[in-house]
Amino acid sequence: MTAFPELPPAFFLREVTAVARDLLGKGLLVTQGGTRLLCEIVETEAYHGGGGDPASHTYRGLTRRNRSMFEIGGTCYVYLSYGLNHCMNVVTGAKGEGNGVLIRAAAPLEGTALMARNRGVASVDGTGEDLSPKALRNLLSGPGKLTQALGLDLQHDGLLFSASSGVLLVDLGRTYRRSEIAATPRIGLSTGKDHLWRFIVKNSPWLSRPYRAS
DNA sequence: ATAGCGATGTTCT
DNA sequence: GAACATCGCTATA
Repeated sequence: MTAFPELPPAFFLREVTAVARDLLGKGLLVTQGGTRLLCEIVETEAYHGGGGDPASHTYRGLTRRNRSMFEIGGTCYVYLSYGLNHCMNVVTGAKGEGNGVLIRAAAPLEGTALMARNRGVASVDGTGEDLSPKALRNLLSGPGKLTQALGLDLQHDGLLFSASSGVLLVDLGRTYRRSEIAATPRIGLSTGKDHLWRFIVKNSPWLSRPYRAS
């Protein structure tokens, strides 16, 4: 039970790809019913506002769903994907810009038993220690899995990342070198695939799909 | 390993 | 009516 420093507001008020890259190695901390769920972000995607990114939810302007993505940097944008799975973004930049960083995968650090329970997997001993490596890798290895494991849904849409909101981004004191990070095309898009706006920790076992050097 | 498919809310044509 | 920032199951190799 360690206390980690919260990322300062200025962290989010930068260019969206810089924030996406710098979120690698940072901690996402959710408090659910008094239990800490902590994970280390290892995979992100940047989505630009300003009309230059056809794959971005904000490309065609304000709608009911994307409202919070136009809020100020440091806001949490959660939406329902394919009518079934929730996905979470970290909004960046000034209010009205419409930039977001999709959190695609993370490494479990604390509260794995509850994460597994949230994912519909049983931890018999209640500590999560008995979960197989395969089961652990299946907790947070995708944007929809991650929100489910952390108990994030539309209730969290529009909140500011902060200690008081129960959803928090923290500095784990972990920094990756340039050579340990790769930029790749974003996943699951039919448009905007020409940009290298997906950022991953190359050798991480916790990615939504393993990295293969080209 | 890879491919196909069903589930289903929001947004767009 | 169709596409979509996904997931998990089933079938085929």
